[in-house]
Amino acid sequence: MKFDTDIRNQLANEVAGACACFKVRQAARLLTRIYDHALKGADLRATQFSLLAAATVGDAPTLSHLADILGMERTTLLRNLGPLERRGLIAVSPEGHRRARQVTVTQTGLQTLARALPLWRAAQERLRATMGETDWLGFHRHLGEVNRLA
Amino acid sequence: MKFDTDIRNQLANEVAGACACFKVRQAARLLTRIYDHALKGADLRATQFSLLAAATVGDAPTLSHLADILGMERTTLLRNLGPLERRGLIAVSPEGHRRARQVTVTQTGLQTLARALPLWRAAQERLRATMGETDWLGFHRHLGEVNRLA
DNA sequence: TTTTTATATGTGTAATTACACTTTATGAAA
DNA sequence: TTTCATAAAGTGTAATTACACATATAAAAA
Repeated sequence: MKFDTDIRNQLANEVAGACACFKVRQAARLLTRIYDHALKGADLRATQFSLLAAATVGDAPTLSHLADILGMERTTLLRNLGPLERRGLIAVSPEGHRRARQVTVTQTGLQTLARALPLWRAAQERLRATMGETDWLGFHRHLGEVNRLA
Repeated sequence: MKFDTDIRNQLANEVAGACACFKVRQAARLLTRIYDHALKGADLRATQFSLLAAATVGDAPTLSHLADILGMERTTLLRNLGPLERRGLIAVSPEGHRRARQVTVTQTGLQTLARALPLWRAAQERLRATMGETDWLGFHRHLGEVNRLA
């Protein structure tokens, strides 16, 4: 198999320009850096903020249920809860029906969430302003479409 | 600070439904699983495929240049090249001008890339078909917009 | 009742990501 | 020439992601 320089450049451009996976990962890296930075004042990473907010839903969701809501591998969720649990922001119940364990946000967790909320809203607003309302809405719509494929 | 159940549900829904960072990360996880699976036949992860393809561009890009192209932290790129280098798919030159090191794709790397290309193209086509042409194009357009913010 | 199946969680391992900090080489300025 | 600023890379540490595999519980079927 021969790859001259032209073909290789074409290939590199095709992948970088047209690969949905590459581009969405690149966007995720960028937005994560932005939101991580914005949430520093609450000492939370972007993912941790999402987890904390999602865990407040309903009546203490189980690990599997929470993973399902978040579109996250169950084992990934379990690892991601570790740092939050070590800091006392959440608590995981002992095993219940069919080994099920439930996640609850502690008082400290709720306080942290309260500190993080205005920082997150500000980050959202800044990004929305930078992108413009049309692109902001379109971006969200397309992300929703993709995530519904799961 | 008091959080009753209604407010907490509102919060969870607001973040899960409107957070650009959360949604783009969710989409990245989903597409990564899909592309990782599709590329298994070439024994490449999605990220490794992107790296390999990007490294074929031009005349042996430096580490920093490659990181810039990929919108990836330099240190992240360095770590990600590790597995590819250990498998002999790429080679990194010794330090040159101002410590610069250049990345080249080996013959083995090019062969692996050749095996991966049809798998990647098939994955692209499947996703495009599932999403529909309009959403596929719109999704790409919006990802392009976001990535240009970097 | 025993066996099987479905549900739910935990662990080993490895890749991906990135900040903070350090080290080294080159060029410019004093 | 010495000093200082710039460019490039490497390391420590920790979080995020997920597959493969193991374990434990409860319900259903044989």
